Amino acid sequence: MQNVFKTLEERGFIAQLTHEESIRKLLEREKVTFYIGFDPTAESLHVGHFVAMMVMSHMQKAGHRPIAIIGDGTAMVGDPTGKTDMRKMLTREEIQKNAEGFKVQMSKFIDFHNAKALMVNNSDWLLKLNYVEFLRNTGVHFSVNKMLTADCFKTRLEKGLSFIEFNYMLMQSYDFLKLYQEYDCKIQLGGDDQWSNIIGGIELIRRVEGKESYGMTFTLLTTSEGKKMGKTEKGTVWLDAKKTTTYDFYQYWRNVMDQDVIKCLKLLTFLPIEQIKEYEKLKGEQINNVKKILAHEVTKLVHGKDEADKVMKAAEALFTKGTDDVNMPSSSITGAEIGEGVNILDLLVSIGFIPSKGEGRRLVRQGGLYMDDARVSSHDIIIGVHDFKDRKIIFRKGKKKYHKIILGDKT
RNA sequence: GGAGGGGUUCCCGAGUGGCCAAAGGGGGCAGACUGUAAAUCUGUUGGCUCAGCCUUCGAUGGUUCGAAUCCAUCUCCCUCCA
Repeated sequence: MQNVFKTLEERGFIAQLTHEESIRKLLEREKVTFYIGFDPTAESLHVGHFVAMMVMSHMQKAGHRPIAIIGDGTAMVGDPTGKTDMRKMLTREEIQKNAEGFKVQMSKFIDFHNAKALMVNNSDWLLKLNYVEFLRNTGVHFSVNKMLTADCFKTRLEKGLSFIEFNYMLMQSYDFLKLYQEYDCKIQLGGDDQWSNIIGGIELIRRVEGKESYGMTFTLLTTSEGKKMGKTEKGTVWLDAKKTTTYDFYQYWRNVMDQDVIKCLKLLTFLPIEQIKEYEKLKGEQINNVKKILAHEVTKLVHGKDEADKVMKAAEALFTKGTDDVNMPSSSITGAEIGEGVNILDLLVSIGFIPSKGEGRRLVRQGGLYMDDARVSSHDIIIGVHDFKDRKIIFRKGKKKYHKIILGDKT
């Protein structure tokens, strides 16, 4: 059995540990049950969750048993950690829907067969709690003074923190206690921002059970500039192909910054560490090739090998020849719709390639719009049926954004 | 409940009767340079039938030739007091 702790350590997952030595030994000697919570406030899993799943997967491969908690109970309260404002409250239905989606996506990464891993909803116990009872049994163990000094509340103390959010920590701590009691779950993992919440749970277990439990946080995936990864200005990079196309997903990793490539390889792929270390030696342009490997590997894990191959080929072709359109976003139009001809901007707005004609004009003015690889020189161009060579036109915006319009059947 | 402060375009933030589609910054988009990188520089950044018109400054009504700016009501947020 390989030593997971070492694996996690050399791949740079570990951020903080409650008891380094004890955890190391525990993981070496026993098959341990551990848990990670997932907060179903988002509609789909994103890159942040991906790191968590990688950790679970590494652990599972080493023989430990993961419990994935779907925080549909805690989501009712809302985690204030790292938020500057109170987030909007989700309805129970929304949470339920998100939670369902999570389960489906998660089972792609973690093997849930034969109880090798478990998935539980914390609403199962949280929603049943009786307020006064909870306060007496759990609330007593928490010191407000201490909580207030916790980092996660600090920013909020300036901005304002509602009581409901203040309770989040208690709920999460209670989760750990519950899992400890029912599943002999000894370690809680989480993103580094979860440190305070994890400590809370450990403290609670010690007070209630008089037993030791452990916590480990893993590095939050940030760019070298310190921004959270997986967030683009257009929004989050989702793991769900319906929300982020495989092509865009691939491109995201294809375009990460030089400084982040190695980190990503370590955290987001299963490539052997030795191999990654070789890549680490590369310089300059060579790094560009490593990005291809990164993008392909990550896409493979999330969307499967077939998809990854397809997308890679498509991207490759696009950037060398600029004409392979297999995986390009596309839309179709009929000859009837074109009629005598349509204005190029009207056409592009109607398919959503550009948000408005004003934007389109600007693009043309600045020379950023291409039609079949020729720069569009005027925004007055009328597109007619005869412009569709091979029944299609490929539009390009800037360097990397493509869209194909197919001339559909005339009826 | 009382007193005060505030809600401005994607975000932050200036603007306190016309010169305001609204400074500045961030972000975005495009161009140049490149390695589909970063940094840098340049342009651009509400919509349209584009020298013009329309919609926007929390909401609704009002004053005015003219309102993001003044008045009234409402609403939400923040701070202090209770």
